[in-house]
Amino acid sequence: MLTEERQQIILEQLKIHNIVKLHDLIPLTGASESTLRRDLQDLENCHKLLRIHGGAQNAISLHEEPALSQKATVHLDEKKAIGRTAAGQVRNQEVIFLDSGTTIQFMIPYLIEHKDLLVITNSVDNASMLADYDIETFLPGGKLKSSTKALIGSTMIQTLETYHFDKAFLGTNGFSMDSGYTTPDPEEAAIKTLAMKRSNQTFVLSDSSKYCQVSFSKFADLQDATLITDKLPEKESGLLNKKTKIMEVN
Amino acid sequence: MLTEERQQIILEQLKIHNIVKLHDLIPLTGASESTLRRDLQDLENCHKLLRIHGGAQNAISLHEEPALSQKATVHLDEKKAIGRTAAGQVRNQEVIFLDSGTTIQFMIPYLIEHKDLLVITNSVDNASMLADYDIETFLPGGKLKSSTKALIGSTMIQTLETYHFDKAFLGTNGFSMDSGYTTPDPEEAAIKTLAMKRSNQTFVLSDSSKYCQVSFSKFADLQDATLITDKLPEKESGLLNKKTKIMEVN
DNA sequence: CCAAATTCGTTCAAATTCTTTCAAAAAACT
DNA sequence: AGTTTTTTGAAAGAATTTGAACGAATTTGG
Repeated sequence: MLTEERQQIILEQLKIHNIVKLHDLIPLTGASESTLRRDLQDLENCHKLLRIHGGAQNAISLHEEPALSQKATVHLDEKKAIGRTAAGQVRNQEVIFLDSGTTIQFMIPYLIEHKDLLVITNSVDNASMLADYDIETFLPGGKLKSSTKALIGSTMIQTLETYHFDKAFLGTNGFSMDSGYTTPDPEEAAIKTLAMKRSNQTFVLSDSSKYCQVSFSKFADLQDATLITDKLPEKESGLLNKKTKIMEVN
Repeated sequence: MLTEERQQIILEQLKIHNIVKLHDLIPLTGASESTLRRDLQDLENCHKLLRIHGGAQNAISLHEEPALSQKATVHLDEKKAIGRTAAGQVRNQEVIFLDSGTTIQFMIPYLIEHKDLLVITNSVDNASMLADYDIETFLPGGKLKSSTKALIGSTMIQTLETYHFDKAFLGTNGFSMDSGYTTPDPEEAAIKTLAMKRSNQTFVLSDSSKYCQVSFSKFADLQDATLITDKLPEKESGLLNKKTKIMEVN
């Protein structure tokens, strides 16, 4: 049995059961425990699944909400490093757009280094934090999306049309060679796209776990922005570099 | 059975029953008491549930008080009562304006009683809380004032000019016979005044400690709004009643 | 208020699972 | 055929999970 075949079987089982035990995979594939462990590890590196003690579970668990406090702390250091690097791109007296999302939020503490900044954001959470750091902030009007606490809708679109930013910093739910940058909500995607259009330069912040993830709405091609992320596997990094400019932190 | 499987079962049971007994989980999962205790502890650490004696309950019970900042707890019971009374004035399908301020915030938990509400607010904190309670919310654009996390400025004014509310609920820093309702920041005062103007009916929420307090900017006369407050001394109450309509709670 | 009954937290040993390492087998290349 | 590279399975020690036991804490019922 080929490697690809085995991994296909594993992913199929996951689609059906959401969780699969390593032991159950042995008779299904005829491979040894060691081999299957290696398969699970490979698949986890591509973020196709999540390893758990005794087996694996779907990477995008149907039951869980996107805000996982468990995982948020796992990627804490990466996000901090990404946030610091992103904030380092900002210059004094610039006007910048900050998207919603936790990764973006990690930029904020490092922004106080810069003087006379004006921040425009569509995120209520970011706004609150910016106020805590006493950074001049403007919110365009909009309808509040309760799940992400981001502002969306036609009012937001119309307002953004009249603005111009030096730099825009966006979050993403996934990025991949084929599909570019994607996010679940088309309304949020529209705002990201527009923010890019109204900005001289765009950065997308994403920890490497979002690599190979694809959501419903594409908001940009890889080459349209500079990706700021933590260390990707050597091979992947090489592939991506042909399509986009990457800043790898750490 | 894997750890994640058990924990999913627990969370599913919680979704259905809102409360689950440890004993009932034993036959459902086939795990021992010890293991299930550990699961409950893990899940509590992730804020997925709340442990109680004998089992666990849902972490986000909508009817429970969310986390409040420390200084807000000064007149806690009074503010709760004021918030409940104020929310009682609202009818289904109305469009209401919520001002910034902690007292106003106490209204929000009671608003879920009403269907098809649309809330407009200039407070980032309120917006965040409204999102938690899944209440449809709209934020007019504006400059963020860092000390109060309220939105102010000309954009806000222009936007409000185009709106119309069924009811407006305002906070105040002081109210007195002579000076009416007052607040420190003229910019915020201007927004309060405008919100009143654009609303069929206005309520000012204030605990009785604000009586006889006078701030810099007056935003309304006493007779322009209905005051919702806790018990005032008999004599004061009589005096005020000649100038304004009062709803005393408790 | 007290006593019995439950429930809770902690500790410990056994069982299972995980990681690492290494050599054999298979595949790919010259 | 011979050599290098990759894949595979096995083994050993580390790490994690599990169930049971026992005293402490809490709830219940008089």
